[in-house]
Amino acid sequence: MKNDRPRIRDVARLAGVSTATVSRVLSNPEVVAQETRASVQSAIAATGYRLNQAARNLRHRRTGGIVALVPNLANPFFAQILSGIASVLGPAGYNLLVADTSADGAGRLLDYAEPSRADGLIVLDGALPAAALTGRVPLVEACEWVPGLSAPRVKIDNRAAAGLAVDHLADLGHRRIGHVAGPPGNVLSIARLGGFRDRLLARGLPLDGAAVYQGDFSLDSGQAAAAEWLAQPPGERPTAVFLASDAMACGFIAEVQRHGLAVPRDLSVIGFDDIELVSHVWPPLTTIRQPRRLIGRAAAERLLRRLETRDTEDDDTILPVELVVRGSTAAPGPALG
Amino acid sequence: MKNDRPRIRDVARLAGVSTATVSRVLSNPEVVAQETRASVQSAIAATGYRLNQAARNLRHRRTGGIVALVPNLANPFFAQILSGIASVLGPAGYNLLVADTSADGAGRLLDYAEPSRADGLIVLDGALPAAALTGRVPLVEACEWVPGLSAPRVKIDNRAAAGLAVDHLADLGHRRIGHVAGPPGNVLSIARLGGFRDRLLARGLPLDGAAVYQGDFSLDSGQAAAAEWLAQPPGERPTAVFLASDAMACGFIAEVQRHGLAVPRDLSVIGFDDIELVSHVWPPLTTIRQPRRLIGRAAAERLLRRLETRDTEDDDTILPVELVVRGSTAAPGPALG
DNA sequence: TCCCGCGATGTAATCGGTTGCAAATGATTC
DNA sequence: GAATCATTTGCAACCGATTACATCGCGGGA
Repeated sequence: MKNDRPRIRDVARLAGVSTATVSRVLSNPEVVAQETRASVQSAIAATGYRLNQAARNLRHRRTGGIVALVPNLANPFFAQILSGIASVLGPAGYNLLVADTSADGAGRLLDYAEPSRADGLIVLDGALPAAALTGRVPLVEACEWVPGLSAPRVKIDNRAAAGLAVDHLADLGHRRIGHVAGPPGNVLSIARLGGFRDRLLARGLPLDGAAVYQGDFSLDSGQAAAAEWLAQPPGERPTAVFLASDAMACGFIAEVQRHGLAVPRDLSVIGFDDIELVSHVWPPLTTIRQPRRLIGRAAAERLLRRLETRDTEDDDTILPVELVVRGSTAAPGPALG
Repeated sequence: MKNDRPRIRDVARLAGVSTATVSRVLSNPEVVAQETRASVQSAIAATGYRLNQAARNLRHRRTGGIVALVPNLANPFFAQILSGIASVLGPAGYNLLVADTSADGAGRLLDYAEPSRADGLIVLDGALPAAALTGRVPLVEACEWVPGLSAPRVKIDNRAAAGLAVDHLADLGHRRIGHVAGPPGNVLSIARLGGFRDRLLARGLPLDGAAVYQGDFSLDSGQAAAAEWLAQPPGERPTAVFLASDAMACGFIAEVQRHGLAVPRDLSVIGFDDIELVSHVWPPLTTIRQPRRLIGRAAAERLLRRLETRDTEDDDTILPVELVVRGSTAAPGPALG
């Protein structure tokens, strides 16, 4: 069962050549004479030979693997980014290894940033310690980023995206606009909150401290924010809310509906991400679309380029977002506007 | 940058021992004398030595990797199973490699089922060709399974689970119960549809052909099924629907709500899977919970056992499901019951 | 005719650990 | 005191490919 796997030696013997020639046929066919090449190839077919990757990797001092560090694998948002990454890596001859940073102890993370384990790293978690990632394998960051870490980044313009959301609500006539932020300290939360504030100011809208709710991107936290909102007097609370993630928006809307209010009649809601689901709930969610698969693809391509050319430029790739208007936003109701 | 990575030789030299001893300290510390071990360990620390996995793997004739074949990485359902798999594999010293069977061409799949690439396989896609998987690396199937493939399986009792759903609706007083099935030919669709029919029969409820709608597990197909349901005369259509996935249930409910009907007032809905989201929509969805992380863990553990003991038993691990009653089901309204 | 160059192939070192076997050392037993 | 044994360590072959360098034949130019 084990030793019956043919090795390069067996192929060489059958073809009547040396292992070197077989190896050349495998990786550099053009240097081998036509005739020899053909006989080697038929010997490969006859023996059913398959290259041993571990051996090749050892010799080449590479692993053929790229590790993606994901904050939470169970989050569908990342699933689609991974899907994009995989679609680039596979054809390029790399394996995608997935590591969940929330599941692993901190120690194991270092193991992944090992040249003997992976040729490169795609970091999707901005909460990792920069020190653990510095000076190890080539890496790129996608979506989130680690402050102080020098690496190419693939991301969106979160500030501008938040501005889009505010503009949409303001254009509809809303003046009291709220925001449910992501986890404190998170780079995305900060950028989106900043964009929210800036645009409010730019449009001369009131920036009421009471209208910023603390969340953490999760469904639950959206629900909790809605509870806060519901507790405010109807005449004072925002007539429209911009949430830093679709998941929170879903939780928020459900809680509001549970109390007998209707969206967008009593409240306009806009989310962030455009996860697949939100176009299929009622009301369908207005949101800012992030090109998730594209982000994954771009990050993977950037990493491959770095691996091949050994460039050291830390450029940012900014991908476009899009305002997707659906049914959860409308002009403020006359009673409350 | 490259050659400054210390090798085992460097550690050996510093510690004044042979490479064999260093290797033993690394993998079999107890056979090395206390004193020697300590000096080797401090030499390791001093040099910053890190084991080269590729070399160890070559010698051990293993790769240290387990491949999970996922039908669609973008589907959150699988994300959580992967998370469970990763949580077992990591501590056991294996890497999780993820391959998306929808993205890859058929050819590449075989590459993954290669002993030189992966030590084992976790198959989550029942639509793969059995022939491509037979006689290759050790594998286990999880959730879905490939008919005719001999392998241990980790799954739930889909028939019984469907029965639970029917029982719940029937107990509430519903007599006209519909079903939205998964993709035709899918093993899960068949089992759930079968369980649905059986339980209807067992309880003496009418099995109306018009009450089985074709779906494919997706949100869109749930919406389409709802359109069919809406097109039926209110007096004839089911008062309750059991859907083979939560995603379809979400699409179904949204479409029904869009037409001004309310759940569960005008229609009871029960889903399948209990994806995280459905407890945070309005109304929260009654559903059958699949222990997804547990399925992942169990599959990984089963595979590890197979790898270690080389057992060849093709046992089935059946994990329990649970009826989760939330707000989307209720007794039929008097007008329609 | 001799030498040089070029293409095709073989030889053998190498990638970096692992491990069967043997040797050395000290302890135990008769 | 010799024989036996357990413990600890080193030697060197090995895992399976890759590749720098050497070799060989052959054709063309001087």
